[in-house]
Amino acid sequence: MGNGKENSLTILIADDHHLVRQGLRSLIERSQTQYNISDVATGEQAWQFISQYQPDLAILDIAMGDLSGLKVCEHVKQRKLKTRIIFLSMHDDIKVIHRAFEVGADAYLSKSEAFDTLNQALQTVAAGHSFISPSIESELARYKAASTQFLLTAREKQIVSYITQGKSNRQIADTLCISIKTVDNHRTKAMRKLGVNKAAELVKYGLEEGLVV
Amino acid sequence: MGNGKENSLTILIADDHHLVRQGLRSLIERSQTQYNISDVATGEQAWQFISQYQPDLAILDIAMGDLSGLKVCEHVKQRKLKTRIIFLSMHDDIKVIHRAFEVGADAYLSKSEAFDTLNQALQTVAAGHSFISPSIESELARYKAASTQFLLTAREKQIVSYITQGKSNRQIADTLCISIKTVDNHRTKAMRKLGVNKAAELVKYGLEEGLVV
DNA sequence: ATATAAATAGTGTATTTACCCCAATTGACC
DNA sequence: GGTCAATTGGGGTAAATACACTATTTATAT
Repeated sequence: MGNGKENSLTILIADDHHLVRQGLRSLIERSQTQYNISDVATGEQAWQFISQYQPDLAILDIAMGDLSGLKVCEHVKQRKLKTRIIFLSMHDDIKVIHRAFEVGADAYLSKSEAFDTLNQALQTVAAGHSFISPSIESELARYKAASTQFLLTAREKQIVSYITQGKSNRQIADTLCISIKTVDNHRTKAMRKLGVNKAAELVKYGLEEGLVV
Repeated sequence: MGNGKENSLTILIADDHHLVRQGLRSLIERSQTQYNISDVATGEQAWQFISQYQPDLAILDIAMGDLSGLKVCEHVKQRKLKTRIIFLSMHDDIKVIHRAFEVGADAYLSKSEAFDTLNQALQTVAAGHSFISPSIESELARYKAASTQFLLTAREKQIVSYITQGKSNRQIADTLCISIKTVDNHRTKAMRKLGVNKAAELVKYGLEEGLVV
């Protein structure tokens, strides 16, 4: 750091591919905004740099061998550092994207995105907002919708677990000190989400998913 | 064979321990009944001897290295040879005993039994009846009772399998072309045998026992 | 021949499920 | 402050289940 541009935004680029780092740096330097850019090659280095200098932005690769960008992000957000995290990833696996936002990402970009998009992301995030590649956004939305539609809530899992253990609605209600109707509702909702209509299949799910402790 | 006692009962002794064969022969010769005794050391020899001469009785050891006494017995009974089989075994494992009678044994004696018992067994079996050591009999009875009490029948397993697959009584009845009440009966009996009172636990059993094809 | 067990199927009843609707509360996130 | 999801709980109903009895047929074993 410290190359004279004292008032400009500081950016860290972390990627284990030298060419990628060079390319990014070159592109970002070409933009009209003034940035003070640093780069590192590993997750470990990224974490050390961020915890020491707290740059305004950090562009992280997800797969970096040693310390995943996700872990770095998790650390940053847990310690409430001001650095905003932008993920730049090769894989557009929806689960990874979802995980990225779970650990507190501010932006997620595919490496296949145009530079314009990166530029836009940088400005959006620097302004305090979050950013998602338009191409990814719709997928994520679908995933989230699917999640709430098909994935069981904690309580539902608990109920299914009890059902798997062979307990009746009444027994579960007594155990949890809730109404039998509530148990019935959870049971029904769980079945709807899993697309089944019999406790037998909830048991299968419970056993297969290892819900029973 | 052929030692002059033409009208006496013929007995084959099969045991891979020389001392045991000698001891048995000596004991049997001492009894007041006239026997024509032969002996062999392996299961293979036993089978050849029996298929050739069809002795009245064969005293077989169960564990004989090559061809198990159980196999010899199975052959004899499958071919409906007249030879009656008496097992003489070291291990009183109830499952082995059960298996012995499954393959058609006429008697089962523990080697720890007194000679009197062997003598009694010989006469009983020679007379066309079956014989079990009193010490073993009660155990076998308990085992059989336990079997019919706790083990599912083929049909019950099938019903449990369908339940495990998430089918209702009605669906199972339709599939098997039987009354829904019959399915209900099998289901109820299976539950009673397994000591549970909910389909959920039948499903667990079904999955754990690999009943589902 | 005659017990025995399995499979079949019925009557009957109390309980439980599955599923529809709706509503209040809470905590999170914007 | 308002939306959203999760959790809670209630009304109601038709179907399914659990379970007790009995009974017939058939095959197997004694």
